[in-house]
Amino acid sequence: MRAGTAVLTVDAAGMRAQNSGLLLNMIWRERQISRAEIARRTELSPSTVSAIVADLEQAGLVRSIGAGVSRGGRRPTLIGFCDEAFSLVGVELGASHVTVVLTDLRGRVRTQSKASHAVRGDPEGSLQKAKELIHECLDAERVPRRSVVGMGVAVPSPVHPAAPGKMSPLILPAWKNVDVKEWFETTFDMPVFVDNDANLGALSECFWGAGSGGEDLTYIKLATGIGAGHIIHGDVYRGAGGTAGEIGHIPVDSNGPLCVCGLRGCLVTLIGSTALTERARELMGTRGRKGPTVRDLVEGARTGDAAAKQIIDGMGAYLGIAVGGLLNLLNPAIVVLGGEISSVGEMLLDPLRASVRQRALSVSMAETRIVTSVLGERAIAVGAATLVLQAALRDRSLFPTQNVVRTA
Amino acid sequence: MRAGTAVLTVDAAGMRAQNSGLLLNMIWRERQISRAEIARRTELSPSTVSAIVADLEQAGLVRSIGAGVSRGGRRPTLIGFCDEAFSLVGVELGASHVTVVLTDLRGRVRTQSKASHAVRGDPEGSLQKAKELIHECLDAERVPRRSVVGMGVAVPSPVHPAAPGKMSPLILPAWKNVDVKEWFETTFDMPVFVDNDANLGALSECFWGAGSGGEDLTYIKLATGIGAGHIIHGDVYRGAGGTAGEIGHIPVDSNGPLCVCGLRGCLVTLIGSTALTERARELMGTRGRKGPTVRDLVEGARTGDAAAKQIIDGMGAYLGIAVGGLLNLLNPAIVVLGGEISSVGEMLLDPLRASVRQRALSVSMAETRIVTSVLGERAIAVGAATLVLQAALRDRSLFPTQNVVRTA
DNA sequence: TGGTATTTCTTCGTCAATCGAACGAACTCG
DNA sequence: CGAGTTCGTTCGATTGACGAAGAAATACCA
Repeated sequence: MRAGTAVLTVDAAGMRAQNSGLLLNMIWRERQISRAEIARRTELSPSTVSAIVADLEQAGLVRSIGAGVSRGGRRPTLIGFCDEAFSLVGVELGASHVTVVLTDLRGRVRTQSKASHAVRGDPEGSLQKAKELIHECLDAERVPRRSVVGMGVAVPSPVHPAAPGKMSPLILPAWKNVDVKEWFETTFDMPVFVDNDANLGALSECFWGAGSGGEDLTYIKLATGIGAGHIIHGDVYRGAGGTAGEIGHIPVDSNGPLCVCGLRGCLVTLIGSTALTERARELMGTRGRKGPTVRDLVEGARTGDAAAKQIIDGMGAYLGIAVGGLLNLLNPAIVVLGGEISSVGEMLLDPLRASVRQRALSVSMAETRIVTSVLGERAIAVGAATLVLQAALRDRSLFPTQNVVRTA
Repeated sequence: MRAGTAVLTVDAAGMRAQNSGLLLNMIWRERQISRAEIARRTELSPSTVSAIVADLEQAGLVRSIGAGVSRGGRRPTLIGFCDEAFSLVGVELGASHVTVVLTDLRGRVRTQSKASHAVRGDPEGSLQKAKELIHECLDAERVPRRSVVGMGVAVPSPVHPAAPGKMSPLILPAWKNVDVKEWFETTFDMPVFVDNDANLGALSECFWGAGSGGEDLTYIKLATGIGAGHIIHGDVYRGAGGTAGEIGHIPVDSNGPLCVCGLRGCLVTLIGSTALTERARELMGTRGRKGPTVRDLVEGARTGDAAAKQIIDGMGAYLGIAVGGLLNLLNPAIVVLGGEISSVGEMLLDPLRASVRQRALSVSMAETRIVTSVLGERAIAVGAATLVLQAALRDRSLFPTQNVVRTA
């Protein structure tokens, strides 16, 4: 019944909020733009644009950055975004590690710290570890609390839109009684946004990676678990119960091994890190007493090891089944592969594309680019920070006030 | 890079447009509501609400419908939507037929007309046929041109968001040189909206069927072709190239028959109408010289025919593979099955649900309702009309002005 | 070199839409 | 029947965008 309309009414103040948010976005996107150009593009009157820019300048969000080239008259004053006026905190709670990054408003990492930790079974310890790492980051750069906009947290669990702090009891049973959002909010007293790790990888790619342009995009995280995140109309899409993109348990081989989830031949049992290293041990032999790692596999593939190549070919074939379904069902503009193994690049993309071609309509294929991530291992933590940025660029009031940091 | 923000600036007039659109939506949705109640819910001041309602009344879109119950003081005046103030035209260009409906603003069909026609290979003839049927409908109710808001057209082809009038050259090669949107616009001189048939089935279900409430929903059309449409955040989701939901060619049986698309074991070759009747001929024998139809199959299933039941069981099993993938990838709140065969209801849903359970995480399953359509064969044509309604409820200016029809 | 046209940006008065307070009307409850 | 409540309207105040006019800066041209 809902007709999908904005649910917010507007008064004079709301009008200003909307217009100024729009300007802020435009300045952020364009990096440098004159008032006159803004007025032309937005169809706002020059006087209004000036007034709003003055507001934003007052708030320390934008600043003049010199004159541009003349178009036959007075030279325009270029306005730029203050990329470093505020900081963002991104936290990644991985399966076995905690990563924290401190970024500026352009996604550049100022500091990062990382620690191994068994996150799965130890909520209290993980949160304490995260707290330490965050303090480490903030102290390292002497970042005043005032200049931090908020905190994004990536968790290795689907997140229900209605209860964003709660983990899935099936995937992280030990976290049953923890509310992650609440914990960070009370511990650090700032806005906190929580989302699934693959969803934030997708957001990261959309803002800083392959997706520049805001197109619909799907990110696939290839690691211990296999998960996907969708960006639709510039936003993370979570589905009705928050489990959109949980592709790890799509069955792709009816004769495959039994999975913990009860099904047979799940994607994760065939191309998850554990399966890959297992298979590598069979084909490549043990490396030291611990057996080959994913890194060894990548190395092997680079140096032309036939066994490594074979394993990655097989991975591409299986993954293609899931990606083929994805193209037919969702038809995204871009599919990005992330996770350590994706660094082999074409070596994985070739068999993947071949497999997809056998399963997707050529029409969907033609419209979709399939690529590997260029953002590296920090992608997800940065995506968490980006979630805060995205929210703040929409709602100016999230930026702390009275901040007169004149950096950059 | 785009942060997914509204791209429209607001001035005083825009403010009014937005607020009055919001009010119009609320009145449409609630069917009857007092000014005071609107003011409470929207947080608009009572004076503003009164002013806007007066506007809408002037335009003939809403009207007073008597007094409501008192809450301890003066009784409120209930405002209602003028469901029959305007008409909508919905056109369905099916694979082998053309259907036209004329509806009111509540999705009720005033007139309909239908004709068999080989749409695939004959664009000119099909369009002419549609034109005749539309005139028939308009004349039957003596509907003045003035009171028609616009026209929605459902086509059996993916529709590219950037060129909504163009058919896919792979699916409807004969329509290569036709622009459907343009043709209807010039022929009838009114706003025209074109979309894929399954997408409009989904919209229909979202507005008038299982989806009342605006949740994310996927509709699956089971007919000669197999297609799906997604509603996301209340809107049809088309994907990057307009082929989202083209699930007919998902391979579900690697040993299945070769499909025209070049792949093997496509869903459509196994559970499309042709495959079903083929199989019915094998198992149930010929009925007359033409062999059994889908209708015969439905009949058979109802009367307990074992062969019919077997065919439908198999259909559910195959469909479950695709639906399982859908739940894992998109996690919609509701999946609706449409098309003639869906009228067997639980008989199809039971094996489908069983098949899905073997392929989807229990979490996704738990959040998703799988049901059959209750809208019948007009669902898609009504969905086409609904596309116009949806647009007009968002943008009041689409409603023709100076219309003073005082019906209902 | 100087004048004119152009572009940029600001100033200031006007306009439109919302808000809030005050008021009359209509109703419930005791 | 009167006190208290709710509904809807009226009217002046406020706010934010607009438009016209003007000042500053620059290109272009004679």
